[in-house]
Amino acid sequence: MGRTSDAKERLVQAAMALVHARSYADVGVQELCEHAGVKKGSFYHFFNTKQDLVLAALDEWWAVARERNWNDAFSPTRPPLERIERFFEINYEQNVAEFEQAGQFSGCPFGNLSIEMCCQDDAIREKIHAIFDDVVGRLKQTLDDAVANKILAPMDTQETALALWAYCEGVLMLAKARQDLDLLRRLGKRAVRFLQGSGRKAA
Amino acid sequence: MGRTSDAKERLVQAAMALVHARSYADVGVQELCEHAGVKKGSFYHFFNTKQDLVLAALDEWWAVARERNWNDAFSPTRPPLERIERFFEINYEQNVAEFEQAGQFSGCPFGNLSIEMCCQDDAIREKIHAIFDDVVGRLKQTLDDAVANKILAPMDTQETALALWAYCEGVLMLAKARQDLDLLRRLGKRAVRFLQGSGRKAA
DNA sequence: CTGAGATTTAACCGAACGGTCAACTATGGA
DNA sequence: TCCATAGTTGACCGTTCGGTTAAATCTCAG
Repeated sequence: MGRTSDAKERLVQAAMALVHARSYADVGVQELCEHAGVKKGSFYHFFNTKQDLVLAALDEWWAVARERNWNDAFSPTRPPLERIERFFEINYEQNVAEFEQAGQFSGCPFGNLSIEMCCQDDAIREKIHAIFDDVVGRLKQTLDDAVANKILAPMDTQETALALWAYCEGVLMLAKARQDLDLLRRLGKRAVRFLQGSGRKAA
Repeated sequence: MGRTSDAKERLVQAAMALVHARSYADVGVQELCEHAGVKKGSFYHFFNTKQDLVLAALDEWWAVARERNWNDAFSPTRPPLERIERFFEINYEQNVAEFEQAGQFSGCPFGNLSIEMCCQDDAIREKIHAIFDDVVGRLKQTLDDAVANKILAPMDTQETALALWAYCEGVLMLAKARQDLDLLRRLGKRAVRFLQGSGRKAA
């Protein structure tokens, strides 16, 4: 058989870099191939469509985020609220690193692709939906821990987890629109204060 | 002189409908012209570029939103926190109306365009930045009113207004990703609870 | 009625798009 | 050694992209 090539991985890496920095529609197959050092025919040997490559990039983004962000911040050895604080901190640090390396602050790859593609591509929408469900489930579990340990007042942890994730994505969007990393840091610090107002029912 | 035409307005309307429902990159000049019933040469009589048209659409979106959402919800006759509640309600109602009419829930045109274009087009980014500043300023003023009337505890109203707007955009993003209007309604109701946790400094 | 400016029309441009194809090379298992 | 197969290559497909151009048409002020 032919030898195993790393062209497929390089294409996924190219998609992760270029689509994150720009957008799905603005990055062409040609440019992805050039960035990966691969000819177009090889692209279509490994992927059926451009959509296929981006679905693979979504898997890889999520695998990396789980490893680097979630497993670190959400270690059960940490007190629950500290997990959330740490998550926002890691988020900030990573975006600083990306800014220094890429010269731009691109925000969340899931949020970006979701907004661009979720009304136009069912496969992409479903994959992002599943990732978001996973994310919210992890947040909910942390909130359950906090409530069980009486660190937070009783609350609907599922709804609060959804609200917390919405806040996180919104902060990333707003900070990206301003290209303002310090705003990302400051608003991230408010996340826990947000939770402390979430007990009890509204008046 | 030639007679005044409404082709320009129809092009702006077409851009407002199509770009909101899909994306900047996915909607072509050709399709905009067909939707507006205008030939391509006329397009370039009224606008220098596709970017120009979308800048005009941004102005019109913001004019309409100011009129329909902000001036209603933020009437000074309303108690401050009720203004915020009403704003989220109007937001929900409008998206329901749009869903029933267009068959899809497209979210916030400013947030959508910001995520897609703010790293690729300075003019669009600056216009959205200015709109967001206006929005946040209006929210801040409402929070100042609430603090002055001792309805909310003292706080950094500028930062809280930024956080509130981030939350609003994040809720729209998450609800759009799920195509779930009821989530928009439910998370909107939590906005005020969010504010009540914003007094005092973090531990 | 005429002329000037506003508007419309249709043909056209080169470049880029996503995707296809057939031929070629390299490789490891039998 | 030989062959099936994974991988590579470059030419090519029709379509659409954003944008241009020059001539025609319309409208109104003078």
